[in-house]
Amino acid sequence: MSRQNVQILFPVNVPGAFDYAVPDGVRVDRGDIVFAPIGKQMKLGVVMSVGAADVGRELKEIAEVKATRPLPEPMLDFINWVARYNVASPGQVLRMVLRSWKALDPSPIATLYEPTGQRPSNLTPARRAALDEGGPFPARAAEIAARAGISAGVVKGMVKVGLMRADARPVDPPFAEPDPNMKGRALSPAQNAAAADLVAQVKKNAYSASLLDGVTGSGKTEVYFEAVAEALRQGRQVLILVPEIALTQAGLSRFEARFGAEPVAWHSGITDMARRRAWREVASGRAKLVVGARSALFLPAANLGLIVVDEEHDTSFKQEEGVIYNARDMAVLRGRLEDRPVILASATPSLESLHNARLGRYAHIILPERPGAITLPEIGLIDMKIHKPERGSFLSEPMVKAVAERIGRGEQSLLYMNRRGYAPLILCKACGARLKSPDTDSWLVEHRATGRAVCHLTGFSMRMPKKCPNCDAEDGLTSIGPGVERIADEAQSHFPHARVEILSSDTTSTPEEIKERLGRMERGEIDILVGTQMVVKGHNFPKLTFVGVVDGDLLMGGSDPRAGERTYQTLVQVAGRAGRADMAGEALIQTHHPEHEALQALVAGDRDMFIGVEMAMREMLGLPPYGRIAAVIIWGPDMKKAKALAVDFVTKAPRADGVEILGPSEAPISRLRGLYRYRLFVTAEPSVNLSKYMAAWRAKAKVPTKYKIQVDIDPQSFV
DNA sequence: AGCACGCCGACT
DNA sequence: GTCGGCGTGCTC
Repeated sequence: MSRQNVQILFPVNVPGAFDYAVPDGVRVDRGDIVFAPIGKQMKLGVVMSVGAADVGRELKEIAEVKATRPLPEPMLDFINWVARYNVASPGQVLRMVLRSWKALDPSPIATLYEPTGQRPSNLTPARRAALDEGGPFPARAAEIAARAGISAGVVKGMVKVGLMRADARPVDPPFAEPDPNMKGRALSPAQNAAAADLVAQVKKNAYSASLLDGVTGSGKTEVYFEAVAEALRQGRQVLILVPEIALTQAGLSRFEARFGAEPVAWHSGITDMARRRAWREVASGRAKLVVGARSALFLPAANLGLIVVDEEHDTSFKQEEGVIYNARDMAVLRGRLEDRPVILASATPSLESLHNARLGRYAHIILPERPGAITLPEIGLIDMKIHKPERGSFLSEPMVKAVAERIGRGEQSLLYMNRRGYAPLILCKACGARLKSPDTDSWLVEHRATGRAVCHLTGFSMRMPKKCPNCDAEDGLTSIGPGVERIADEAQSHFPHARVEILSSDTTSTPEEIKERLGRMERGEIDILVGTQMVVKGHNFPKLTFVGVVDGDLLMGGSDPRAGERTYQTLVQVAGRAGRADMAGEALIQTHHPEHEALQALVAGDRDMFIGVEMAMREMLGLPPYGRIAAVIIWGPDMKKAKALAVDFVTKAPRADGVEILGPSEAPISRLRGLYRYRLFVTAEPSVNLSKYMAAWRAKAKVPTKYKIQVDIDPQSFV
């Protein structure tokens, strides 16, 4: 009998699994977690398959099989699928799964002490301090000692005389069990019907996807809680993905209110200890209710019953680093592989999900709005043909008036302008020439902050010329049209004392800066925020009551096909945040085409009409959900070399029908952690397997160390 | 992801 | 002469 071989996947960026021999008398199964020698080190890996054919060469032996539960079968499939779909190596995906591998060892044991309740009158001062100030109990001897200002020896000594009880217990205790049978809020008949639908899906215990579609205040959460309760009743685990910002204490308390126990929270910021405990308890099947950010999707739950993605349209489900994936889409994939139901919930569903619902891939469960529920802020259009601002200005009189009102009341305004830079066009007054990119037809955008003229399509940039390159006229070059920089200047000139800030990828190049600026907005330290789509992050701006869309014409057919959808979601979200009784939100949209149906739909608050117009636009342009898009990001420490690598990469593109390549151009966050970034877009017809195409393409590229070529399937940002 | 190998600059 | 910088390549 030939010896058994196994394929082991390591959490390392290599193309696939490695072959190993199994020592005699050792039993190994698919999913087992093992230690095996790789190179000069010993690494943790996962057995992906067992008993493969003889590879015809001497193999190393695995060193140890961990006595923990193997990774569940669907999880192994999930790792491979996620890798293939997102053009990553399975090892990189496994790394996300095994992020807390220390949890594989049993919980460390600690001796904890607590008072027995005895309290003789002749206590020594140290012992009295231990009892009175040493709490909360039970605690480690050292902790009690520190709190009471005594030595740990005193605490241990108290055990012998019966004043304290010592108890050895695991450091990571199990989580409290949620109780599915607690009374929830009373549901309306419509909510009850929706809940019954979802509960039925859970009872089937098989894959299904449901889009739960209901405006803020329609009781979406209460409705899906019923499905969660049903899964819990079956003794299964429930995974609820929420946007990062919802993972606050307040965000978690609604779960506690309904299920009587705080859920297991999982996000990138938790401590190592909490992470280890959560991972172990989830992997064992003991932790039943998990609420987490996108990375929670990679927890290897032993007995999953239901996945919920709340606020499914939220852009924070998109992971933009390392393995680039969209947790919303991967949640549906995992549901399919686990053969369990998935619920996507939102007040403003993504067009992708609505499309899937229309095609019947998702059940569409619509919650009617309750009277008085907040849908949209009051939206008005400003006809720019009537309210024409002065030459070189872009804020109309009604817009300025609306901002002035907010400033007077100490409230905040957001001016939404989805264009970077100062001006999108540089024109010579003398000869009419437009500054263009050398090898494309696109205009150069003036960036006053850096003093350069930049092509957003190809990444070409030059110093702002002093005279016209065409006719040599001095002072002939004029800036035409607005960008965020110019709008901010104009707003500042109207309101010299207002605190005006810009939020765009040019002014804020690091995520820390973005967070910092949004934080100041949240704290009310900014009066007028001028921003591109970056502001649409579901932040809570309690004093924001006015949104001015500077160029409503850009919503239709601009450079970013998601602009319309984002604007819509922004307006709804702003309404949700500013929807307190004393602070009704208002939005004004400047446009030259007030008759345009997308704008009319917005004003009428007619979501279906708006969606219809957006869908038609996407279909015409072959964009998602009617076509496929990938972005490629090329990074490196040297700007010229990164660009050269990008250009060279384009030449290596495999020939294929129905695929189009655009770029490369400078990426929106063109410098990140000292690295230069270039980006190109690939669009494809729906019949093209874009993941496969991109994988084949990238395999042809030779990437120098310190340089990276990253594929982003279905990118979210285009600007 | 690590780790070793190897090929060039400033030190005991 | 060597110590050590990091660029390149490999791990069943």
